Amino acid sequence: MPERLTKKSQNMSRWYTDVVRMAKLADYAPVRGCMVIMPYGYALWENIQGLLDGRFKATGHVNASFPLLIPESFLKKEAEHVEGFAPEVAWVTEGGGEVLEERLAVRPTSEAIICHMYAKWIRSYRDLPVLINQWANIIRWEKVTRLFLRTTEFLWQEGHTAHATAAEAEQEALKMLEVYREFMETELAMPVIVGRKSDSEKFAGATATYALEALMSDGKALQAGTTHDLGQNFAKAFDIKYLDKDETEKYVWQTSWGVSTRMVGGLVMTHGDDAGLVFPPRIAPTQIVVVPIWGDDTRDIVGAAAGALAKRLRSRFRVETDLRDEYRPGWKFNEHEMRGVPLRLEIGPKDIEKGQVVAVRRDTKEKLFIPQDNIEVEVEGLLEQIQGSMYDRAKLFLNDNTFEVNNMDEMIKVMRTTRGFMSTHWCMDPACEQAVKDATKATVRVMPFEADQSNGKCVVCGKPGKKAYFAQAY
RNA sequence: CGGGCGGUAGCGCAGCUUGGUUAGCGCACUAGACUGGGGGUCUAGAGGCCGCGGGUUCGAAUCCCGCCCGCCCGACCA
Repeated sequence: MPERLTKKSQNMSRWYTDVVRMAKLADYAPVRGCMVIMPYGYALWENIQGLLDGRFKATGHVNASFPLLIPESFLKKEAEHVEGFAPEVAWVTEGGGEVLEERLAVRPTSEAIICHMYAKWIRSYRDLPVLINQWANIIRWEKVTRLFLRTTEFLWQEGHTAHATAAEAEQEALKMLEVYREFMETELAMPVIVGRKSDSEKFAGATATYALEALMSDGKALQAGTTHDLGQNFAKAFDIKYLDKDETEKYVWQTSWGVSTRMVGGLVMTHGDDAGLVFPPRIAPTQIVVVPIWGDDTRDIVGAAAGALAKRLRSRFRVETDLRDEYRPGWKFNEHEMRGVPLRLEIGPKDIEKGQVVAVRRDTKEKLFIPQDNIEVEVEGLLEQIQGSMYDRAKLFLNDNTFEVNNMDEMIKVMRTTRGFMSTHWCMDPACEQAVKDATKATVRVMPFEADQSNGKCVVCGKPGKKAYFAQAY
């Protein structure tokens, strides 16, 4: 960990690792690819959890917890599923000093174990829909790892639902996609493009996968969340049937959907700058930091004023007071900027005299003098402004870095310069997708839902194609 | 998993080529004093399985082998 932060504008990759560690979001664990989420990073995750969980409950979902270990035979029941995940599964082969009769997978995702249980629980159309979510940890033996963005173990939530009809399941997958989109844009101030995944990027075992893709400031796309319409693939593999009103037995229609701690990485890269993290107020672990500006003769009076100010604000905001005497104000300013605290309030002898505080926005570094009288209202307004302008800025960046392209030469040019999203048309042939990847490293991120998506010529072969967004993926 | 680079005090590094004093530097840390509105100054101090294991040698941070971990570039993935 360096003493000073690498400039984001100079080396985004290095900046990312530095800032995650210097801000104490996470640290490396002794096992390859594993990380410790430190208290400041976990506080962020808890805020994300709270805001998402509320939305899940509001859409009728309930939480449960399924086991970490999955018998190998369960994983093998759905052919595509096992094929997709086999390379990255960790296995338990011994327990209590004895070799197990059947080895157990440490879950790479929980479809198998949950479907097994659903087969036991579902008997009648009256049992449907089943709308269960779980907050859990997952192990996937990834070859290349990055803090938060791709780790061997990660935290996530996975929703698993079962429905009576195909239409209901599809509706659920799209509904949760919208829940995610609204969450990311409202709370994380992170604009995304949404749409359907190409077959090559589809979840192993799904009939359709939908995704939300955010654009990082180095022009690469980050998949921030996915929802899957599983059709009846798992229902048939796990024999999840119900007796319908018409007295015939039918397989259920299912969905699954998830977002992970990877979003923290997306948040860091979307908003951070050369000075460090910038957190949107709505999810920032600390929204306001109060820094006293004092000297030997003013320590008592300024300390008391800072304490009183923090106390006033604490009932409505997440407030930290930095009373450490071993650091000077300038040092503290840099530290809290690096940690991404959205708003800093400075109070010193001059401010006490004038009945004001000095407020400094993290996103713009703008300095404002605000009267103490109705500080709560002023601060609330400021935090809302910060949230709003962070989103606007990110949205502008997304728009400015989304390019219409009509041929491979244009794609190559974009990828050699700014990168970003490339809006074009694609015939849905995997060979054409591969050709783009070979030439530019970009892949199909999503095919948007927009109505005009049908008419256009494939960027590679010129045959009729649908609208698609290409980008280099994280 | 292939190619490259790295691991020495909490962090960043030097020392390794050519084996041999007590393993060094900067920052951070501790104590005290001065200081305090954008990363302060001085004085004193503490801190080391030199990544792990083996080998060569009278002697290994240094040479050899194996392993672990990290970073970058490729193939695979949330």
